[in-house]
Amino acid sequence: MDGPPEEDPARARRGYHHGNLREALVQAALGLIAVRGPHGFTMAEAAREAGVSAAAPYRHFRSREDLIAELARRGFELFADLLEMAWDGGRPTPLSAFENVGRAYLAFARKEPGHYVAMFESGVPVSEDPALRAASDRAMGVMRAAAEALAARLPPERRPPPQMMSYHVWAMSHGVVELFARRSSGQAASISPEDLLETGTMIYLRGLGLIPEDR
Amino acid sequence: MDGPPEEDPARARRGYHHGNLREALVQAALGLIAVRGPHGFTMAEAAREAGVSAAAPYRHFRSREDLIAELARRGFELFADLLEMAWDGGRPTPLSAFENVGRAYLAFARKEPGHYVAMFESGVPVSEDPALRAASDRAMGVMRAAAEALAARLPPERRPPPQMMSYHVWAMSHGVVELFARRSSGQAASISPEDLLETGTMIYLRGLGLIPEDR
DNA sequence: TGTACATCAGTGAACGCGCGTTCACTGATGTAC
DNA sequence: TGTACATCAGTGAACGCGCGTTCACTGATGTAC
Repeated sequence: MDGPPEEDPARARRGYHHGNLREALVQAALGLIAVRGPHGFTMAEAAREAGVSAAAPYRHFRSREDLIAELARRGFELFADLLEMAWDGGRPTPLSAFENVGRAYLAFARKEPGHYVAMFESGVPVSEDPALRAASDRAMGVMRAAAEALAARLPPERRPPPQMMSYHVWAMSHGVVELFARRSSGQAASISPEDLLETGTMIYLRGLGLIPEDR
Repeated sequence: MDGPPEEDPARARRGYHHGNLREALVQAALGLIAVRGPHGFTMAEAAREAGVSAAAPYRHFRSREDLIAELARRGFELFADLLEMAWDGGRPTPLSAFENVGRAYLAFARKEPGHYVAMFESGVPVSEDPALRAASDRAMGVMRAAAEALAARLPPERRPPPQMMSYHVWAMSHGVVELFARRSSGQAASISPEDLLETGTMIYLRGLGLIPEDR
């Protein structure tokens, strides 16, 4: 993922000064939050993982909340980038691009559980931090734009509100992530989360009249 | 601070013995967990709310985990009851009964946030406690049976796996709850969670061929 | 009905723990001249 | 190039806190005779 400057980038330590502590703390926090949930992360443990005293993090973050907000902000930025790439302006076709967005959503949740949890489960007040809010809006904007492009292919009288469409797909994606893509959360479904989301999205789009009956 | 001991039933206190401490602890825990999230609940605070010493809860629950598992178990029982009532054997029609199940799902999440959180967000290991697992299976069984009855109305060659159907609807419902039915979780959507879930479900069912194109 | 006694469901004090955060400090680094 | 000094990014000790849980205890309740 990130290129290693020396060996383990998060723990690289060159004498008294860490050199890259802010980044190391972010990485440690992502790992902890992914494994232990939003409340299972502590400043003390992140500092320990970075090989630094418990007081050191406060040179880089005002508080625990502040660090979590940073994770969420980065998460939304990365998320928006990935969704944008997947959508790719609706190429080759809006329909296939839309499916790519769905896949990207799930892939992000799986590959970046720390970010995902910080964004959607940590209870961080997204609307209060302007940078956080902007990043979040951008990500949601991609989904909305995709829904708009798809809706535009329908005759006006059968065209659903794009915002609603994007919420539907978002809800289904989030539900699949939370219920089926976490470590053994009860049911080890007989169908993979990826297939579940793909089939669900297809059926939904067919219900809108965007996919012909056969196939 | 705390109200008078003789009114609120959960806090009813008649001298040395509480009389109904187990129940009072459950109620206090439900309230705390609903307001503060799965980790924002402590035995100490539940005991305080019940007007009892911090050690008293251990006469009724082996541990904090044990209390949370109890909340989840009760939650699944109640949930299953409500879903069963809503489904009502598929009356008057499987389609309308199915819609009732969706509504009941959301209504449960809204009216019983403490139970809902204990069931789906607390990380309680459902599969390890037999009673918990049984209750969970019963609730999921209702959704599956409903999906089966609906699927049976389709010609065999267009009939989807009922398990998959129920997962799709479950995922959408859970997503709507988590993203839109919590306290101001970012977007104050322009459409109510109830409408969002209802329209989403309808479009999905139409995609399966269970609802005619018009309407 | 009264009494002895077992059992139940509380108490209060204590334990060990880890946390978030602050503070005065100090070693390392960068810059001006 | 060398030196003085400001600034930066760490340290270590300490704070106050609340938690989960245990333990010996005790007041209240229920039961046998």
